[in-house]
Amino acid sequence: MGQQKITVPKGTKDILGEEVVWWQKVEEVVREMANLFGYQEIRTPIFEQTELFARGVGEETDIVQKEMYTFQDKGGRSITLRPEGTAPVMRAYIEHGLSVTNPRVKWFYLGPMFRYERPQAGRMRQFHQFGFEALGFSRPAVDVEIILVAYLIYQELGLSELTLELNSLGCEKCRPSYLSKLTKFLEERKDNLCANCVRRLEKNPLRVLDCKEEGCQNLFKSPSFPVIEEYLCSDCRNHQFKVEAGLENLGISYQINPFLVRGLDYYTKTAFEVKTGQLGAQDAIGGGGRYDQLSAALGVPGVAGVGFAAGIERIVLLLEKTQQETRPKKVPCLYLSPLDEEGEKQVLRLARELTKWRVPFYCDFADKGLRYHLKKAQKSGVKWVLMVGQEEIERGGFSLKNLTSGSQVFLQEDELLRLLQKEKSLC
RNA sequence: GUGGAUGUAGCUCAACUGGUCAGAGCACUGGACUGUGGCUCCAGGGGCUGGGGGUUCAAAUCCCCUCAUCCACCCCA
Repeated sequence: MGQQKITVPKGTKDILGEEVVWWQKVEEVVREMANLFGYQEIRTPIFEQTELFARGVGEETDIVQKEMYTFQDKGGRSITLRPEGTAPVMRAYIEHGLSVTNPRVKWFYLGPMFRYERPQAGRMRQFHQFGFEALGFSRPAVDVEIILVAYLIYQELGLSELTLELNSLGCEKCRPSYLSKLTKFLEERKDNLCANCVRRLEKNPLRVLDCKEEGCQNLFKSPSFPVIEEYLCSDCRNHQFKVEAGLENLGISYQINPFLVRGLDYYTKTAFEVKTGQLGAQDAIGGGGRYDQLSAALGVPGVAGVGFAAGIERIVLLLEKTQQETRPKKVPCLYLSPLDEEGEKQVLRLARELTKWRVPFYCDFADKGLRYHLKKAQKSGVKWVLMVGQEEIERGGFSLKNLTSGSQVFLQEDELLRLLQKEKSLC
């Protein structure tokens, strides 16, 4: 009986090689934008008490009903691997007393999330999100800022042909009356709804709006179908108007989608999603909105909040699909080729000097001849190769070859370091 | 969780209706070329054909189960 091959768990993957360079690029852009807008990083635990998500995300959501990685730890506590980032951020805000000491904060995060789902391209059980959250702000200008940050990140990554869909989900004052109108309308036409929607109607009628079945879609087109926009209270209507005006002011185009509802219960007022046409069924590459009711669900009413999160896997898929030619490369400036044991000593000593000058290099300690080293260096795309063997040691210096021009010089260490110092910006 | 498609070398793919030791390209290793790269030529390593069971004289090929991947539903990032 042969040993079974050990592979990654279902729905997870290793990120390596050329792909990891894209990940680094995304993370770099995210951190840069956070820095420019003054959002501080927050790192919350990978797992939380199950109760946080049950109450924060909403008992009726798919996430809580069937997608959570929940287990008992050895102390009998119910623990859940975080399925999303907003509830933990709000938990941290409350836990650290910020509502009293520093009620308005802007945070961003970056890291793995976990949902137990059937894997598919762009849908992993361990997936990664970055997110931006502004807590304690109720002005619509902050909704606009959050969308602007998302917009600029996608732009910086060179992603175009994205659509921004926008809706308002109302608030605790106006949503109930809309819900009863919607429920009434749907109840009266129950026969035309698909089986799924009949079930949704009982549990969470708002989700019916998300249905793509033809029969349900036809209902939505009916002139008497209640559209949420018409039921918003003046506060929500006003808020939505200002968000739209703010986006127009920035030249960010959007589409109002009255059927956009989000899968998490905590959203109020603004909800948005960023979609692409190039990823098949998993077309949402980012989304967010306002969640003024989340803090109340966690026991501290009255903390406003707005944020967005984006999936790094999906962004990388898009980048690989559309940006092949601009894929960032990681090539060192200098390739160090020791040709014998003495050469290795010299190379290691030189490596320490090179770090002082901040010259990026790669040491290849393969026990091979010069031909091998040059071939490898050539393949790596590096410009400069430094050769150190008996010949160089006897003459007390280094042979430096330029692989693009083919020319080669013999240099003393101080000359070498000075040259590389100048050259490193060109590598 | 439901439905469909696909699993052959590290990668991309061959192997007529079941029929001699499962092949090629790329990649890798060694050599031609002992300290000077890209090219060329030669040689080599690699596979329980995803796993298990069955049918058959004979299975990569047919049947069943299982696992994995992909696609769709669902849901979202």
